[in-house]
Amino acid sequence: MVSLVTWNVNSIKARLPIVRDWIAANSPDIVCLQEIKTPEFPSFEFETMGYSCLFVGQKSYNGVAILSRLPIEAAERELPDGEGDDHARFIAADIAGLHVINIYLPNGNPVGTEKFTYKLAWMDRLQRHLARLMDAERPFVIGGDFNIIPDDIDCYDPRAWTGDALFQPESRGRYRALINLGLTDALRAVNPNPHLYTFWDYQAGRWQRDQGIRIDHWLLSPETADRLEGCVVDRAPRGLEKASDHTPVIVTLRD
DNA sequence: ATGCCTATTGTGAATAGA
Repeated sequence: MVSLVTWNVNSIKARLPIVRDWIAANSPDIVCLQEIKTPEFPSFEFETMGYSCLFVGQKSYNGVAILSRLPIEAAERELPDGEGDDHARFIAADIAGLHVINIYLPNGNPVGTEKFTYKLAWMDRLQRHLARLMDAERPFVIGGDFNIIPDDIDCYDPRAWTGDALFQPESRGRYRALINLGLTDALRAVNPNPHLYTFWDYQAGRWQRDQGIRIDHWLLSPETADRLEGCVVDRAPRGLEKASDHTPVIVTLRD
C-alpha cells in the first residue's frame, strides 16, 4: 500500500510546525505541497524524518514540493511547452514505479484579464501533457491545487461563485476534458457525500460556517485507478491556530 | 457592492490569493 497526500500549505515557512506535526502523526509515503512561497525549501526538517525532498520554488509566490519516504527515481521540474513561463507550478517524480505529478494550477482571477487567459493556456498545456502520458499508457497520478470547482455540489453556494475563475465554463470545461482522457477523480469515486470541501476562505467566517469549496484533487490514470483503496479529506488541520486555508487530501493505492 | 483574512516584502501599504 502506498499513501499520497496533497496539501496547499500557503507558505511552508509560516506552516512548518503544522506540516511537520501532521506528517509525523500520519506517516504518508509521498507528500505533494503547493504554495511553498519561497525559492528555498527547509529540506533538512523533513530529511531528519526520513523523507527525500524535491522542489521548485520562487520568491513570494507559487512553489511546489514532493517529499517521499521511498526513493525518488526521476524528476521533472516544468510543464512542457512553456517558453517564457517562469511560474513554479509543476513538479513530477517517478517513485516506486509510479509517475507522481504535483501541480499548483493558476487561480485565474479576475476573469477578463491576462490572469484568466494564462490559466486557460496553462490548462491547455496540461491537457496535451497528460494526453501524451495516456497515449504512452504510462501509469500516473496527478494531485494538487487545481483551482477548479468541478461541479455545483463542490461548493456551498453555486450562486456565490458564478463570476469566479474557479467556476467558469471555460475553466471547468478544460478540467472536464482532463477527466475525459480517462482519469478518475479519486475522492468523488469513493465518497458519495456531496459536501466535501478542501478550502475555506479565511474571510467572512467561512470555516466556522463550513462554507467551503473542493478544489484540491487526486486524478488517477486507469492503471492506478484499479489500485484505488481509499481517499479522504482530513479537515483537522484547517481548525488549528495559524492554519492554511486548504486542508490535506489523502489517497491510498494498493500494491 | 465591497470588504471581510492571511502571507510576503520590507518596515508602508501594495499585491495575491480564491
